[in-house]
Amino acid sequence: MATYYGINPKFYVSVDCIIFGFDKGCLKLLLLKRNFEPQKGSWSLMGGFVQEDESVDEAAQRVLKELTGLENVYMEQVGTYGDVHRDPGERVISVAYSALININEYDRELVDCHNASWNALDSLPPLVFDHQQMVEQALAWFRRKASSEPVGFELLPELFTLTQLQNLYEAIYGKRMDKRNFRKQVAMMDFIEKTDLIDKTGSKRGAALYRFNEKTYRMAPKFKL
Amino acid sequence: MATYYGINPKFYVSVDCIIFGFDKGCLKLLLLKRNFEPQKGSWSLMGGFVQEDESVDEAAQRVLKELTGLENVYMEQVGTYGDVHRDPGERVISVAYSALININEYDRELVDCHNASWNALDSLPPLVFDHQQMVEQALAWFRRKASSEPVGFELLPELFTLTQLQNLYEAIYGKRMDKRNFRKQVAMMDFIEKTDLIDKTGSKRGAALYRFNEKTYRMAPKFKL
DNA sequence: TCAAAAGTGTTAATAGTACACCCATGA
DNA sequence: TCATGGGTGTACTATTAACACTTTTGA
Repeated sequence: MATYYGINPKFYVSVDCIIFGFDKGCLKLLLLKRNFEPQKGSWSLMGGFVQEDESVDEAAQRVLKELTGLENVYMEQVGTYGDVHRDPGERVISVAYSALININEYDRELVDCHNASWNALDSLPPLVFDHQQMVEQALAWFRRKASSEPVGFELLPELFTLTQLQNLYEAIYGKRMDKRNFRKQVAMMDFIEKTDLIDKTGSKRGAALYRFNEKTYRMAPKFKL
Repeated sequence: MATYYGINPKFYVSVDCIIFGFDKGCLKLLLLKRNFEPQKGSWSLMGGFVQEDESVDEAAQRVLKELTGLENVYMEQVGTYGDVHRDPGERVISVAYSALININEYDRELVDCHNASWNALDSLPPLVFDHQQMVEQALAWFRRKASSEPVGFELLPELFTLTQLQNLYEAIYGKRMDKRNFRKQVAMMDFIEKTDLIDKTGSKRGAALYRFNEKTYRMAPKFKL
């Protein structure tokens, strides 16, 4: 059977991860200062080559774990980049994935030894190859996704205040929102539950902590923010 | 420089085209009854292998042209399928593309000699491999895209009646729409221009023919249907 | 006592939905 | 003359957007 395919060429296939985090009111991306060729010294996304024994999706999960130590992370494909000369070294076809992680939970040691660090999305350094485009596509994906599905919570700690949640959505959409309208929306979604815990770190008065309840969401999965 | 990549495996990379057409009030897909292995005799999407000298996007355009004779077709990537055993013959990573074509303009001879034919979207035969999934993803893509950008016109002749346009959108969304509300929406979009031509084929009275004006659209690209 | 963030409702504007009849024509 | 598809407007409902003050408390 293999004879049928044999006349066609084969390619390196890689995955690149656009890793979103949220901290101090800003969306951030985890980027590598490359200490390897090609383009050593430049900034890039974390990537890696697909191997024989893994699916492309699995490769993306593996690469993310290599960098952050995290498993079972929310990831989704955002596009495939296949220009002949996109990688100046050899031809590589790359599949880009968006990952949403809680910025407090990654393995700092691993990240350091990959020479990686968090960069605010609104002041990124120039990136190698077509990684800039990948970031733009990922951001467009994230904005669309975040408005209709509760993926934003992936970026927050389990317990969060409504101000934190609003800051997150303001960062995602890049615009200010009205506090009362925002809270009205939240109040309509039963799966965003108020706990009786209070966060005193953000204000003197203290703010109620909320939690996203996955089970309740699945019963009535209507989300809009 | 090539040494850096050398330790990694290479893969066949293919493209598969989900080709949408619209005819007699129905969305249709152009499918192949395979007269080649593997799975000879089953139905599948039109596909082909990416070659050394072309980008993945170019491969998709080429494959579409091989089947339909059409160039400069509206196509967009909908996803990449990379499971290890998705193709039972050999490992192939496939990038799926949606194409929107005017069902009256393709090259019938080419299509026939590929053993291809149009199938109504709501009564598709079983498809090989993961092509069923690709179709579902393409349809989801198309519904999302068609609601916010004027891609539907790709499926219609240059001149069309409002009834044809409405039938198209009813087919895309799979639900009936209100004629007066639909026309109210259309009237708000200046780039859907009424011509002074009349189509008498659909009714005794005759219906005004409209045209999508690309230039006008670019000046005020607000679309919603 | 005051600075700083938390919390809380109402109104106006807009967008969306429901709905029914007359028109023009060719057969 | 009648069957067929073409064409038109209004009232209601739901959603979204705009807007400002009081509360709590630690420093």
